[in-house]
Amino acid sequence: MTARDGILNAAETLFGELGFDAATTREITRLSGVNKALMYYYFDNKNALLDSVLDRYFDKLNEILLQAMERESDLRGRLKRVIDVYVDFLQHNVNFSRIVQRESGAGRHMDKIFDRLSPLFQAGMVTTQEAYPAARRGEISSEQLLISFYGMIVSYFNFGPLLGRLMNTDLFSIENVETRKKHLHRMLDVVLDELERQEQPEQE
Amino acid sequence: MTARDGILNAAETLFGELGFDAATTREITRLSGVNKALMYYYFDNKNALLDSVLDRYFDKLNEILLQAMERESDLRGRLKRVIDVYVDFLQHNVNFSRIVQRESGAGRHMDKIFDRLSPLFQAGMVTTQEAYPAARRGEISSEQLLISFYGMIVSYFNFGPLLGRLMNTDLFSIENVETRKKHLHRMLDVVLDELERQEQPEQE
Amino acid sequence: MTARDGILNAAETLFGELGFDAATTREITRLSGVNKALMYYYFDNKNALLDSVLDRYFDKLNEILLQAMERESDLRGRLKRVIDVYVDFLQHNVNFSRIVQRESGAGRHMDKIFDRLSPLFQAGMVTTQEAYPAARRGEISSEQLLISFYGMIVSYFNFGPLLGRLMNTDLFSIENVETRKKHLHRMLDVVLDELERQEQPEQE
Amino acid sequence: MTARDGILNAAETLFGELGFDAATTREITRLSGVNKALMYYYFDNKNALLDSVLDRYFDKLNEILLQAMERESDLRGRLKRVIDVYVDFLQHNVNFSRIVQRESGAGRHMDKIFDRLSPLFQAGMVTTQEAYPAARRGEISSEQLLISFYGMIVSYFNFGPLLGRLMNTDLFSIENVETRKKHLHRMLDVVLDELERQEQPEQE
DNA sequence: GATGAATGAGTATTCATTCAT
DNA sequence: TATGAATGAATACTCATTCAT
Repeated sequence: MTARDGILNAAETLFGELGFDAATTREITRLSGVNKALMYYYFDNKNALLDSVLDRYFDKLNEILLQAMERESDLRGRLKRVIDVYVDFLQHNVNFSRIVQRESGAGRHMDKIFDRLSPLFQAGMVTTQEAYPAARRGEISSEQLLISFYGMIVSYFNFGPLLGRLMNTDLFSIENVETRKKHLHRMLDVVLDELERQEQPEQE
Repeated sequence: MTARDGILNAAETLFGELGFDAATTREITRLSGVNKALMYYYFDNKNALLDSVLDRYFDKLNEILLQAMERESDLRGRLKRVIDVYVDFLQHNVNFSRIVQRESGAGRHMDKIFDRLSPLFQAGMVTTQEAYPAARRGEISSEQLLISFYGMIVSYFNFGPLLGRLMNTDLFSIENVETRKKHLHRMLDVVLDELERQEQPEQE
Repeated sequence: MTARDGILNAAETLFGELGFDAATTREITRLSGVNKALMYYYFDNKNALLDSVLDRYFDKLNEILLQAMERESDLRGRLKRVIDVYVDFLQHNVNFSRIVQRESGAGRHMDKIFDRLSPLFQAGMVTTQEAYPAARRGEISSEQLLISFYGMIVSYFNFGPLLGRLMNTDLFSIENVETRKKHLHRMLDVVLDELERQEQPEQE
Repeated sequence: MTARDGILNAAETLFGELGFDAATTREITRLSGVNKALMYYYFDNKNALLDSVLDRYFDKLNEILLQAMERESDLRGRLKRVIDVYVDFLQHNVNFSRIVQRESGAGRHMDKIFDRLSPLFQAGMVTTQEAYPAARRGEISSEQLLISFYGMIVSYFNFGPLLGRLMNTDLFSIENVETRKKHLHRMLDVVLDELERQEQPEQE
């Protein structure tokens, strides 16, 4: 592993565990076993470090998510695949969840996240809207649906440690994540069934 | 307003906008127009300040949420009322959302939030379970449902600024929040309908 | 006990245990259970507190030491009595030792101690010189003797905790202090015998 | 001189003159002409600074004292050499005296001094005991003697400024220190003569 | 690429002291 | 006498960043 990657890994870990502000450059270099000045040789400053960390994550996420959205004929299957891929990604990239959760709500780093999340959301919106154009009307608009499913997915991981303690279980375990996936699939089915029912109300 | 309250208000604002770490005691005292040492007269340290801020919020939240859960005969109405109350609370207490979002995922302050959120979650779980005991079986367990609806609610506000920019609208506006509420109600109805259907499938 | 005395006692304790600088007014008032502003009602400032503490101690010490020096005809008995009285005083006023030890060597408070210790030393010097005027000549001058015995006495208490740990015993125990007294008496006898021998060298 | 040594020198001076608590890091860096953060680059904190200052002193002291104790055949000469060496050391390292005096009696730093003084005392005790084993009996035990001579030596310097003012002379001057040495030698002779007399009382 | 030394501005926190009542 | 609230200046210590080599 190169020194540069070591720094990125350390930064990623500490940004996730402590947050950007509490993660000090000192600790990042200590964790990666790299001289402090060398960090500044590779990265302009702490901010640039966060940029790089985010880029690494979003490059991966973009790739797998866009791939999951395309090339699948059946819509339900496509959406479920998106859900699964996202869930898997969050499960295996805990620090990504944490960083996005912390830094996206408000503050200096919102823009960083906005810029990188934006294309994904756009794609998600297009996908949903194309599939169920009628959904724009009524209380189950595609926008609301997107927010809802996004919320259902990320909250599970964002509040995972907390909820896990409350429920006396490890929400990050393989079985629990599988259960969650099934729940999300079921929720999707229930909602889509309802939407389809709405579209042909005269069938009675 | 007392000096003590002024400090709490300033801390609340800055913790919400910048995060606990980026909010400096200097800025807190400057914003509240109070001598730095006086802050330490009222609060042991920055951590204790966060404690007090959280207490103020959770006291309010506890009151209104527990009240919303009680004494309503119809279950659906009760759950919808809980949703509404929570949504209203988050809308009017943006900084609360932000603080919980930032500090609950990991790190030093998780415990603080856990301790205060815990009783609310327990109450929520009891309510859901009592109402639909059958929901324990299958993919729509009451635990999963709780997580899902919690996620649908808080994500709207947590990612509100970000999503709003993406959608070119202000998600915190009255109309948009009303729309969100309706969406959540609808989602609840859809799910509960499904659950009831499950319980009497042979009725045909 | 009056509030004023309570403050003095607390100050004395903390000055002794922690030193003047490390003893904070906060801790002094907390230990004495007195409001901080009240302390400033009784004492101008922290410095004045030290003055009062020293005065209390030196008043006592002056009284008993001057008394021990006077009114005893036999010189050896007088000197031994002075030793005993001083040793007893130090044994029962540990904090006095500590304060004098700390603040007399150098620094802001030297003068305070100088002014109060001065008359005692003068009296001691006069006593010794009158008794053995010949002692001014030779290597056992009265000044050197005074310093030596002063050192033998105070060092026992100043370094008592440290030496006690080294020797695995409690140097402040009654028996050990008695042993020390006997040692000091013996040392005095040995030296005075030698001095008397010097004065009558023609006896051969 | 390196920056590190400059910091140590400044700390040593200020710890000696003002005491550990009154010596501020600010003043230490100002006196050494060094950036405040650089001090923390070399030393973990103010306490570690004191550790290093003490180590420097005790390393020197250990070396010369242990050397003085060894390889001298005649015991009296050996002991006198120890006295001389210690006196010389204290004369030329005034701040050492002061620091030990202040911080050894009680408080947070006692342990630091204990740990470093301990081996020296042990060695001193062994030396005295081996030489005059009979001295264990009677009022002139080797322990008491050690304390007494230690007290006679250090008190001269600890209370030097104070006593000097009282006696209208500079006790740190070369002549006065020489006089003190002679006095201490004489005291040693007087005591050892007495001890030898005790061991062969029946010779008459 | 890599490093030890250096820095200015900042951090949370505490100090002795004073004020109004 | 007594107190709760208030203060300016100082404290030890850390930060992200830069420099010369």
